[in-house]
Amino acid sequence: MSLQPNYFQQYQHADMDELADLIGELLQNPITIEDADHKLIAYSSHGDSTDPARWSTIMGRRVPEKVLTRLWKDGVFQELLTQDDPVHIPAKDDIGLGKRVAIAIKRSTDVLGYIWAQEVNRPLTPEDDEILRQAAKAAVSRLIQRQGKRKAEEQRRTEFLWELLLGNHSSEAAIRQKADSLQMQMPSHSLICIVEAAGARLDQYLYPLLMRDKLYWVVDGSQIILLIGLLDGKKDERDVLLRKVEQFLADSLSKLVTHASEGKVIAGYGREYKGYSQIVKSYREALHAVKVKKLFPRETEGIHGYHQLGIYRYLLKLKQWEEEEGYKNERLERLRQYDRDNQTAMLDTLETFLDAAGKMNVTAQSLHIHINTLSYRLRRIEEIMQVDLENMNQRAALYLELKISKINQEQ
Amino acid sequence: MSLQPNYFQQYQHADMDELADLIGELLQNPITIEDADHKLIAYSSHGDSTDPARWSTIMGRRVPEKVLTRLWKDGVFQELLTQDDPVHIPAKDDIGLGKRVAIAIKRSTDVLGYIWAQEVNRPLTPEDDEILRQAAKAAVSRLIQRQGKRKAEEQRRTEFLWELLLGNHSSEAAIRQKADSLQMQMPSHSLICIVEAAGARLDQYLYPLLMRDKLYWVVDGSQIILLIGLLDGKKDERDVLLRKVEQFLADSLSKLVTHASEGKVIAGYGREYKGYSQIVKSYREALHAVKVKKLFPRETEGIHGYHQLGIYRYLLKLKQWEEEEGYKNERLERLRQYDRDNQTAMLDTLETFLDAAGKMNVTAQSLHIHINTLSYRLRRIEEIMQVDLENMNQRAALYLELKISKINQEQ
DNA sequence: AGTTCGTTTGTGAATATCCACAAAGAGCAG
DNA sequence: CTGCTCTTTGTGGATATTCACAAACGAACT
Repeated sequence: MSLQPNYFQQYQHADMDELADLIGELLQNPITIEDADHKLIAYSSHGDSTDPARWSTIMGRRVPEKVLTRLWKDGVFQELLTQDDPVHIPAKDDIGLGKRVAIAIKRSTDVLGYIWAQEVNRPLTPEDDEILRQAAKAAVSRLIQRQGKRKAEEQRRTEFLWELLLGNHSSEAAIRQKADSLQMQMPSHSLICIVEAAGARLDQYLYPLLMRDKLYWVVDGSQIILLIGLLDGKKDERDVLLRKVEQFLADSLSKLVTHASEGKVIAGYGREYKGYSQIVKSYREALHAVKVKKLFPRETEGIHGYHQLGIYRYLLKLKQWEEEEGYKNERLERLRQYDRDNQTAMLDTLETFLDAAGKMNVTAQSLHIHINTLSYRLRRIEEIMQVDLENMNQRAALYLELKISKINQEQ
Repeated sequence: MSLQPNYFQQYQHADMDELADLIGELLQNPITIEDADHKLIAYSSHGDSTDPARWSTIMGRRVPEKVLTRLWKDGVFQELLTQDDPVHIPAKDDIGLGKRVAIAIKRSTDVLGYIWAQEVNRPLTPEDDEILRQAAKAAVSRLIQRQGKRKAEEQRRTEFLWELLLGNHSSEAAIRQKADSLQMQMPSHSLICIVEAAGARLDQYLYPLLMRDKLYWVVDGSQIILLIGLLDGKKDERDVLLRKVEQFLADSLSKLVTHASEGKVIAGYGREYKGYSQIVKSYREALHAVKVKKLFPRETEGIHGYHQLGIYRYLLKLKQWEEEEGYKNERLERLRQYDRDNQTAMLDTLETFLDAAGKMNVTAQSLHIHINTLSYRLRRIEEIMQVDLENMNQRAALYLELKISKINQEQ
């Protein structure tokens, strides 16, 4: 290692464009340098032959979304993020991407940018890999400076979003002013969406989606908190926004469940509000939704919106009230005692029956029992608990009580 | 009037027994004087022939329950309470009661006691009625003195009961001591029951029942608040107590609905508790039950116990919470708007359907519509509200929301 | 007047529910 | 072992539910 020449010693303080040119000369191939957001920083100038992907990148001063999405999908970025060595990427003709080699520019695990080397004039060898490794190191200090300003602005944007989320703000006008000064385009109608995945680098995995939908977000531990709104004041805005959120969640969850295999992926979002000062409400609702979804994963499967929670919206509050009042549910306890005494599964039967909205055959099939067995058990349950399952009041009350009682039992 | 002799002038300060004897001599018939609780105060001594009712009264120092119940049932007491003249009562052989005349001893409208004159030796004439009127007047001052002590004790008992109801007490031991000093036999397990009937003299109408079940009670406006417990520590106490309350309510409500025709009769009771310090809880629950029954008379028909309220137990709390959170139910509002726009009755259809626990034919019959009409309406409701009525979570949530929304609308 | 839309009612067939009754197995006490 | 209770599963017939499809009606609009 130490015997190899140090190609970039004299370029420590050089311009990024000069660095790109130097790498291009050494590798005899076109070079592109991007920042972490895939914005173009520099590119080698005397490569006359190139591919549509590079051409679009230079013209748009950013890597096209289509290319990014594809590279995320194919796991290229995942490789770049996790390893320090160059990654050799085969040609992907359908998106106009020729064969190339890429390396991430990192400070420890922080990705500052990427260097891309196309393979058009000659194939790239393992020696070229070493050149790229050194080039990535040489680029670090320049990128840090460059990132400095961006980071500061990022920091101020994050702080601003937290202010919105926590409600630490003075007035609507002040918020609007601050958003303008940060060059943030705030939607008039918006809601908060939370995606939580233990152990996953959420913002990295979701980056293409976040970019696609032009969202503002904050990462908080294992949660990413998103501000979702519509910029252009459309008609029938409400349904459009809800569809946008559901679309985003469908995309992001399908992406995350494959990546974050460990632990579960949970998402929830609050209701849509008009003013900026209401964002705190939407955030609280989103948090509530996530909390409830953790407590009732099966029951709330497929539900993400606070407005869709149904009775689960009430349960925590009711639970708290029952504890304050010291209310003990004797009927449920009697059924539990019966189950313990007789090794039966009446409670489970009851819950399945209630979950099935009182449909006999659905319940029986779900429990893998004969429908007459179910009928018998329900008659016994009515006797034991002294309830009338045909009565909607009693049935609904039982349903609520049952779900409330499950809160602290971790199933 | 002024020409008639004043028979009892010299007896103003005489003994009650002497008064009874004098009346007996004047009417030539056996006389009995009772206080407002039908306890024996005095009786004429030289009446040799009498009937089983009078005999039992003297032997037991109180009018037998059987006789009282019958006289209340036949409206005799109602007459006595409302008028100042003697009431002529025909013989009621089945309870051993011979023909007699009675008059209430009153100070203004306060009943202090009764004078009973049997008709065995000779029939009683209108002149005898005047004698009884004067006798009743003469008895007032003596009875007031006699009632003085009783009233004071009554007062202290009432205060004690209010302390229990409102929780203004120090310790269980202190309560027990105070109860002993008031010669009140306190049940170990008890609950609070409230009967409310606007405009009715509750304690008077219910008196025989209160006596029969040996209850303690307090009258508060149009409510009578009862402490119901079991004195002897029986096995399976809980069900026994509940049966006792339900029996009492069945008896008293059937009695009251005939009397208090104006306004509705409402009754509610709290759960059973062990310690005296828990009575306040039972009282609050009883109040809650009464409050809810006023808001949902149809839905809670036949329900009196707090433990039977089902979802209605939660509704006020949930309503309060929704108001705090500023939660607006858009779905219900959409349906209401639809009903207004199209002159339809979707909301009513939905409520009936939910109340019928999702039974199609019950709902259709209740609404007097064809079952396919119902089916069509439900499909439309699902479209308009964007809900899935087959989903128990959504159905229960809708049920709750619907009932909550009715709270302030006075139907 | 004709058209369209939302609504009501009807028919028919597949499926589900409800109810009574019966047979069989498991567990348990005498 | 026998009898007993609790539980499960089965059969069959009366009712209910679900769905597709069609006819009829009224209100609003052109």
